[in-house]
Amino acid sequence: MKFEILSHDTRSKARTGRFQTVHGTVETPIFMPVGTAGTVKSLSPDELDLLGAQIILGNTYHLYLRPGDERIARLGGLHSFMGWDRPILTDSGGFQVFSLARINRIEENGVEFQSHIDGSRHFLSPETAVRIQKNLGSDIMMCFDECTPYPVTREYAAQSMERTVRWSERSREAHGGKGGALFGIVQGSVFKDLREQCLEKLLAIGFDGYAIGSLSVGESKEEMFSVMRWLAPLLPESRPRYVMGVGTPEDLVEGVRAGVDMFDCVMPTRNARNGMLFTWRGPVQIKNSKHADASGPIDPDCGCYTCRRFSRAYLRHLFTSHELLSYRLNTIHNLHFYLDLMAQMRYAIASNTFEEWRTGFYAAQANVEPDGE
RNA sequence: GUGGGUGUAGCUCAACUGGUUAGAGCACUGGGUUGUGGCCCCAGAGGCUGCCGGUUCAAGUCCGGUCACUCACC
Repeated sequence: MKFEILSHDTRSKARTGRFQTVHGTVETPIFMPVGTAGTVKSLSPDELDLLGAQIILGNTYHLYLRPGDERIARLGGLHSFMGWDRPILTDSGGFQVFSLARINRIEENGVEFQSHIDGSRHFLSPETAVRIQKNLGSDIMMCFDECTPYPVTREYAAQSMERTVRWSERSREAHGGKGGALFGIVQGSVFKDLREQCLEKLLAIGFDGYAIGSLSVGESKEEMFSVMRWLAPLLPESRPRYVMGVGTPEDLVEGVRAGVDMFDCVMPTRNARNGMLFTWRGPVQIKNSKHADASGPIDPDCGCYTCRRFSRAYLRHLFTSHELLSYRLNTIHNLHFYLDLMAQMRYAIASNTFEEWRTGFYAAQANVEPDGE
């Protein structure tokens, strides 16, 4: 996969770049909306396109269980199946096996688990995870890994990290350099030496990009930022750097500042469905009764369809009534915010004003949201 | 009109033979949510137990009256 750096911020590790896939170009730093089951929940591909989404995330675990990766392959691959012709990154299923399924056995060869949908038994290994991702037609595949829980003993973290490295070798082998790109995932929990050892071993194998896994799994913000700040700059300058499953707007800003290029997180979409909306002045809980008579938009500084067209009072009504449109409008807003946030950071880095932009961003986030209107 | 039943939080209902500060679910109010089960979790507010009187150390609970709703029968 071709990746080029376009600009560097001179006062931080932040950089802009772009990578190419057969489904198009992606400008970094980028946020990838999560489309677990072949859909970014509640939105159509056209709406995603209008929001400026350049790449989305699909999921091995979910699509393998339902409707089945082989069925998707027969139907022409995930892009065709879901009507999205831009790039797709697929998670390997490792995280979901550990977070969603009932695990029966973890062994050297892989993980035996029971489906969270119907309890059926399955076995996922590096080889099957890569095969599934190839069946899906993924542009960027992830190595099968274990997301270490937190807190975790050093011993378990080391053992788990070593196994993830061996699984990464097998993922690389199974991938065979054909099809989409393949990223390795650095594990090792909060232990610096383990993270460094893991990275060293992954570099020896060689991947198209490198991800940092097992962050925001329960550790403090300080610990997460700490890991991001010393680990991200160690990842190869010439390859995309991806922090998996992160995060809040602040996490993205700090990640970019540390030199991270890619993020994915369910937060903007899931929180949208749960009534928490992100704005340039800080988060808004649309269910709060103070919005019941508010005629103004969620965010006066937002240009999204939801903010141009609807009042907070209406959005609160839709939310408290559990109306389907609530999910759609809230998701449109939050994704617009996240994607706009990334676009603003790309612009600030390219114009070498990232630090000033960051200061302004935090100053605005601290503003108390308006009560009435 | 006669006989029976029921009245407890906004709603649906708990509270063993009278015994700590009358509880729960939903709704409501606030907080949480990080490689997704449209969930879930935490906290809070909310009660002249229909009304009046009586018995008792003590009444949502027992007794009398009264009002409301409801069922059956004239």
